[in-house]
Amino acid sequence: MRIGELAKRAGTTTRALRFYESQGLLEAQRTSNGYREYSEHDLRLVREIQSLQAVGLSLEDARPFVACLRAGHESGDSCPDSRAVYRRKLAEVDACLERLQGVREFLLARLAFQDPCLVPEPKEFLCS
Amino acid sequence: MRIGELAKRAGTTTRALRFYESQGLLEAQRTSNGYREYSEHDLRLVREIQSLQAVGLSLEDARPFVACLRAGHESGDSCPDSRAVYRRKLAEVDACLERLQGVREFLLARLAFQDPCLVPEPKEFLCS
DNA sequence: TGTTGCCTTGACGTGAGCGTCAAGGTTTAG
DNA sequence: CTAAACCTTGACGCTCACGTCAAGGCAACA
Repeated sequence: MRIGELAKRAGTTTRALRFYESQGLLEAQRTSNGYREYSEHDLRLVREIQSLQAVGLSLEDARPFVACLRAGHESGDSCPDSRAVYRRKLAEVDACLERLQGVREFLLARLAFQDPCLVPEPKEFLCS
Repeated sequence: MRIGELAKRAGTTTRALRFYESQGLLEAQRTSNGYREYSEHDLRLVREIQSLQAVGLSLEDARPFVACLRAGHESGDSCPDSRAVYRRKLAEVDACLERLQGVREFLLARLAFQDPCLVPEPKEFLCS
């Protein structure tokens, strides 16, 4: 399949896929006219990257997972380097949770004095 | 006091202070040679901004607090706009906590299969 | 033939909060 | 007189994961 179809099937954009390629996360065959040609395995790679991003991992963090899949493993997180990324991320998340708990208590304490107002709906969210 | 001393007393840099001024968060008197001259009240403002940043608020979020102090209130969070920022931030933090809990459980589940490795120390932390 | 819809590379823009020069003026100590 | 240590404005750099043009080639359909 070509880049447009891959993007559509993965729910992303051609720009993102070309960016992954520029970062060495994705490779493509080329047809005679220079178009990129992708396989189902490439779709698998893109989905892996997306799921890693969903838990807050960077594209740099995704490298070992991609390498693991390329090495023939059935899942990207069955290699030591991938698991090391998981552990580092877990430590980051734990630290973040602690910080946010502190922030939350601070905000509650500051709001505790009075509070007669309308509640605005939040739009964008922070974090990992 | 001049900008260097204010930076030192606030534990920040001259660049940051000039940036705050460019964002309209800080104003300075000028001496005859063009140097910025700050008062203790300005130091108070900078400290307010820093404490807000410490809980993950942006400089944009800091505006109402600064305005509140400038309006003569004894604390920056005693004005309605400031309290609205607190409430919005609290909602963001709550949402973030939920997300991170989910991420944490995902990571734990993924790591639960095997785990015979050395633990790397994390260096930088994410979040608000 | 023309139009539409793919595809290519390349390059600049985005946001947040500054860091880091560059090029120069001012003040003070030696 | 000069060097050090301040100060000024202006402008570009940085991170991250792309978005958004620009300028053009390729393929299919009317």
